[in-house]
Amino acid sequence: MPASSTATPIRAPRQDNRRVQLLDAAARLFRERGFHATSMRDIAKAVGMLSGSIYYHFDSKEEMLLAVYEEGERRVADAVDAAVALESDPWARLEAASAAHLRVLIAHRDYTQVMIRTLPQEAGAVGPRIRDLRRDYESRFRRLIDDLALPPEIDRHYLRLLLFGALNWSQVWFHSGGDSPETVARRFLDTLRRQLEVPAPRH
Amino acid sequence: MPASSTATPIRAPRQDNRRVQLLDAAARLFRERGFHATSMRDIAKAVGMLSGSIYYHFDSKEEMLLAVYEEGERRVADAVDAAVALESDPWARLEAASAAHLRVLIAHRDYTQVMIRTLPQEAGAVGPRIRDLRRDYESRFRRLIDDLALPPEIDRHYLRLLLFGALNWSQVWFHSGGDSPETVARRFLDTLRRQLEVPAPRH
Amino acid sequence: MPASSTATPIRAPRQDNRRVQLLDAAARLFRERGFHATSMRDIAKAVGMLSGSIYYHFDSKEEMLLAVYEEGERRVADAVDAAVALESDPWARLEAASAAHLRVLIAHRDYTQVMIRTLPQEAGAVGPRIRDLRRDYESRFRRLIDDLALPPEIDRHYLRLLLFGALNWSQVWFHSGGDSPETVARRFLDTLRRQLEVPAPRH
Amino acid sequence: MPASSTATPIRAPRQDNRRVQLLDAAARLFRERGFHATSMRDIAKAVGMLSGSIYYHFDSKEEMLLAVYEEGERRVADAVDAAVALESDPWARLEAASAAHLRVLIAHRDYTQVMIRTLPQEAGAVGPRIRDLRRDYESRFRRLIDDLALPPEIDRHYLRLLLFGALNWSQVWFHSGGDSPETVARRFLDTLRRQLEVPAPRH
DNA sequence: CATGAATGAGCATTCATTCAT
DNA sequence: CATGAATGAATGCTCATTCAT
Repeated sequence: MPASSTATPIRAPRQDNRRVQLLDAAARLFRERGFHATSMRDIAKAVGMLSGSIYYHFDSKEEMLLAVYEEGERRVADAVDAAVALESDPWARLEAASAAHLRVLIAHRDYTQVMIRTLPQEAGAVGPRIRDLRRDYESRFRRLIDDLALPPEIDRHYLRLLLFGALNWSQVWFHSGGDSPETVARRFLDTLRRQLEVPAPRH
Repeated sequence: MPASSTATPIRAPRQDNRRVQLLDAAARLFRERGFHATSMRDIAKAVGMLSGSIYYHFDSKEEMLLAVYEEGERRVADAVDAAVALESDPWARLEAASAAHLRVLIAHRDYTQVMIRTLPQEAGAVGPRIRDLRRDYESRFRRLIDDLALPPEIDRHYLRLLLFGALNWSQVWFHSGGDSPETVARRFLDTLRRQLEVPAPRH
Repeated sequence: MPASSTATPIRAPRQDNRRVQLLDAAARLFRERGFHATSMRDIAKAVGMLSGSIYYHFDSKEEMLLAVYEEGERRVADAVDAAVALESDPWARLEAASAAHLRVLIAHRDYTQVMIRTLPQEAGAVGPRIRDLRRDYESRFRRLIDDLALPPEIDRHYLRLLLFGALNWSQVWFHSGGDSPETVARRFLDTLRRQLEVPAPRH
Repeated sequence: MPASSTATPIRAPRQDNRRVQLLDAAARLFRERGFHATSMRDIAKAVGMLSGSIYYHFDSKEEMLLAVYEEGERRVADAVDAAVALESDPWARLEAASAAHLRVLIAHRDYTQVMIRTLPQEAGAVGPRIRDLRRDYESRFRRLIDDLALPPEIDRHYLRLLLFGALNWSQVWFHSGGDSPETVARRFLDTLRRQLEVPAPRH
């Protein structure tokens, strides 16, 4: 039931929807071509504006990069937080987080690729802010892994790097025709949880 | 007289010295700033040349990118092949390969980062060639994992993605003060080989 | 009820308050940075407006320049006229005019610098109007010098150029910690009035 | 006898003559329109170049301003030094300097106007350098005035400001149809040297 | 009176590339 | 092999100005 029949507001807030359009276009182009290979004119043209007009909405190209980064972080962090909240078993929580991470990485590719691919050192003036956002997001996985009951000889630090690295690298190989994010997450977690080494046959 | 007198020398002792210098400079700058943020003038200045002079050695900036990529691939592939040849046990071979991969990724950072970070779609005309090199290199890990004896329910495809992704993601977190590439490889392999899930206490 | 009840008030007490604020801001910025280096946004921001809103008060940036120029001219001309009216001796009148000229040049710097520094050829469409204002103001000094009793061999034209040029050039060197405008005017007039050349000793 | 018949050098030095052309064009345009109102495209077009090509010869627009300033200073300083060297009487030396100053101000208008009109605070990064050049040049007039034999009550500081200000202000009123620089200098110096005040008739 | 949003032209500057010398 | 000089297109950004609301 999407619309009520009475009293639709005469003027929709209309607020800032060009800013959203601009950010969507920027996110898409940054992903497709990279930040440096995307020009302000490209972004403007994508929304039917002139390049100078962008500056009414954003102070600089780097500010756009940061805005895309922040929006990507927000989306993936919200999804992970929501997914984790539904589970209580530590391994189930980690798997839910991994699936949510992957799901948003793929569904909101435009915004999240910039998160994955932009190194703070490349981001100029907004580099430090990006570094903070990155750290803040990663702390979720750190906590989830700390909550696991693990054999004492396992190094949680490397477990995290293994899983988190593999999840992020998915941007290189993931394609929509293949397995779902949930399946990928389950396979990754299964591979980690189980004994892989088959005892060598004695001879 | 360094060479025997018969047969034309296969390679002159230090032919095209400047080309090597240029490539080193390009590799370093591409890593430090990214491809698009590096100008031909930057590269030329780094070797004390004028930018126009580069074109005696390379046809274009993209050709330089490809040359860096190829050199990086050659170095890492040679190291992995040599390391694998020394081992016979499949898990030991995979660990040796992982350690060699990491070691070259770090020791020859300038050349290999370009391999890790350049997406084929960003590379313009040399994109397809880069895609081929990437696939060729990855096939080594595919084979090493095929040779493992694994429990039947384990999906080798995802094991490879897990390990290879994590290894490549190391560029984000690896720093020279921390563990050695060999230690990292051992920790990753241990984490994978062993049983992580502790059986839940019955109640 | 600030005005008497009969007769329409000639000017409302503080009509178009914002116009005055805008003009003050423009004058200050034109002086500090020059006309071309000042943007409408700078002026608007200085009074807490958006740049588009200026156009309610002024037709264009050049109109603002002219308005500043006219206001500067008015202030300096009024001051000179008032000062001259108090004296009757021609040299005293010239000195009073010079002191008043300098005093307003300094006290109303923002408005008068634009007078001193804007060449008509730089002022675009309002150039001719500026030329007229300049000539009108200068005529005062022409008249004051015509009224002096001078030795016949003195060229009044060059006396005026000497004094008027030196007074205007004061914008380059005058600073508030130094002598007062009155002192400067007295020194200039003294230097002119007196015999400077000391007869060379005969030998 | 402008050319010798034998052995004209086949290749003239040809060095840097585009740089000179560019500087001439910049000087002219800076004078005609002011620094800020002149664009790099204007300068380039004036010598039949594209605007980007200027940057082979100059690092920035401000560097061009400085180069014009320096060249103007050099020309006027050389002329003044040469003129002063020919005279020995202090008043004659001052008059020769004033005439030379005016002569170069007019003959090399394009270069010297920038000297006269550019305030250090407007020159951005090259402001301090301009301030130094200005001070260096002015010291000549300071010395010439120190060498005069003057009545003790005369303030040499204001004499210098009077003369130097009036000379520089000449840019506002000087036109080629009028008196020569030498005549102007003579009139200015005469006006200064002589007794202007006619003793008031006793009554 | 003023804003919010945009225009369109223009800005200084940088770029990869070319080519005669 | 390399330079000196330039090209021509593009870049991020700023500008005065407009106008519906």
